[in-house]
Amino acid sequence: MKGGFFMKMSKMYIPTLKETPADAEIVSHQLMLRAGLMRKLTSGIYTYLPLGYNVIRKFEQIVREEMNRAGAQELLMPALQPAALWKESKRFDDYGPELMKLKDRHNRDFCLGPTHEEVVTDLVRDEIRSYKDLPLNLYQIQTKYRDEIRPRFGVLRGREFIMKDAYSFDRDQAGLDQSYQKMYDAYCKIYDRCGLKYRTILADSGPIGGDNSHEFMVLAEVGEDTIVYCDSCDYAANLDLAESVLDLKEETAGDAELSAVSTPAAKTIDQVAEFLELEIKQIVKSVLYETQRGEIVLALIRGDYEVNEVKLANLLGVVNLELAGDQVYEELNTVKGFTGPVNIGEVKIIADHSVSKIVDGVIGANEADQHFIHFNFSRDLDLEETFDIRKVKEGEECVHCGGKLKFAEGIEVGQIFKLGTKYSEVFNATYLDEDGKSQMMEMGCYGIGITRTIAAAIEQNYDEYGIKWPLALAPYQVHLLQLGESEEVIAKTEDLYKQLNNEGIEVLLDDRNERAGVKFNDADLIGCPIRITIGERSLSAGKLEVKYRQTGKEFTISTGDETAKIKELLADLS
RNA sequence: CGGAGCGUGGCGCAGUUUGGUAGCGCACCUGCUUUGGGAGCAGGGGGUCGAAGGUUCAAAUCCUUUCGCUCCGACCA
Repeated sequence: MKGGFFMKMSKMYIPTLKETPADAEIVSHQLMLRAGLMRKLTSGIYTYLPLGYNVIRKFEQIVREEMNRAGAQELLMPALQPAALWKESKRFDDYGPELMKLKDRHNRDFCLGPTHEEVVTDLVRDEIRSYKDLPLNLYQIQTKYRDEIRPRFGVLRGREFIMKDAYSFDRDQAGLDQSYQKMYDAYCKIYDRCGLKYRTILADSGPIGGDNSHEFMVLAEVGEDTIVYCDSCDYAANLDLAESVLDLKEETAGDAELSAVSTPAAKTIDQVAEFLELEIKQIVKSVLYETQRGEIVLALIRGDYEVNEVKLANLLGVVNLELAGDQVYEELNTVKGFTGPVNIGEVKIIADHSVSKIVDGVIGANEADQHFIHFNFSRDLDLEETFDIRKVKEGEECVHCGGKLKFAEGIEVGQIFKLGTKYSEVFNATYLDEDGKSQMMEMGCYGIGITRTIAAAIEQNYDEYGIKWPLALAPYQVHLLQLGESEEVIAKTEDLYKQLNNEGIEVLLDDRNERAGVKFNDADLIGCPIRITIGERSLSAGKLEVKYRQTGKEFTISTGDETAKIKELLADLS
């Protein structure tokens, strides 16, 4: 790289590890430590070493280019922020214990910013007065803080991490829609350029607020969310929100009356089905929940499905939902494992669509060791409608195209929100329109986790020997190995090193006095896309050896025009 | 915050049950040999055994307190 990066390994600080550090659980964490990209300072907080910082800069540069191209402007806001601002938006308390709080010597409250809506809105409200100044999109790449309850997975869930965050300000919703779409497109370009396999999903907007949001999820073997995606269309959703086609059969109504049967010790769906020799599908699962407001809700779902608590909570308009405690069962005069919707006390009943057609089902009788059989949903219950509170299962049908739904773990690497006027109202961020009337700005906010995207890239690109960087993120494009100390080898290596440098190709030169095996293994571990080996063996035949890290393909090229050839190879890779 | 586990040289670990001069592998330094997939031999440096207090003639080891780290869960996104 032109511009003064150290590139000779004999002089560089690249502490690779032969052994896997004991406390690193997932591959990206292990490899980031082993390849000498970073070191842990304390739980959830890392130092980025020269090689790791190179990768960070590579990704940041891609982000900058696409953000600038989309019309956003870079600035840098403080990480240390006065609590007063956060009290103005009520988030000093509402954000919860994840907000890293501290005091200065005068005992004034401060916090370390996990995000910058407050700061940026405060800035803009003072400076932007006219519709002529809109739209505006400001972004920064900065260190953020979140006092995680449990940091884990290396850089995937840290307490200090690097984020790109952008904030858009528009005159109206139509403008916001445009700004949002621009960011959506820019994000796609960014992740495409990194060669990442990702999906966008509709998401809950969480504590940041607003009513419209997409998450960009990198699909991997490990992740924090289960992503449901369709194998034949673009549909993808968080498992919490995913929908699928419900396989409902019209059943012919039996006219048998609801009647109690003894089902001793049959508490689970499986036990009841086995005891009565019925299909699981005929049994109605009844689950009691208690909301944070103390409301008791009985959820009904077909025996072969699970209740999706997020869907249920959203339906009820609550944030928190818990399985009811023993006390609730006592109050309702029912028994755990034998709960049912008929003859239960005063509770709200929410039924899933899956039970709506049941005509000869089984429900709990609210008495120990008793169930009712011949349960007919429409006859025996007086419910106006049924809802979707069902957890999707892998292999079910896509609601959009009929394709098959698959599950993957996902790492959230970006999220975009339409905030609307939530913050402009709080901070009174207004402008004057053409008629001289004061109007609220419509805001959007857009985040990319820089450090976690790098971890996600590794999760998608590694083998048993180490990292296989996509060209766009590689700390160096070419890893040049000098094997042996003969004059010819040294001279050729120096020569090629200089030529590549002059061409602006980023080359890492392994000129260390190490054995070949050490160099090969470190090269595999560090994972630069192209490895060039210069050794007497092939140099005497006028050849250099090339190996692609990604595919493992090996071949030789002739000396003489090797620089031009290497440029071609790189062009082919990108 | 609940459950589990771990803190011994830079890294990975043994030693703790049963108290008795702190050890192994890797890494590091010196020399010789070696040199295309993590070399061999010889010599060498480096550790308040996480911290504090206690018991004991004697503590890495037993007791108390405390700090840190990791995993599972709750939580968060």
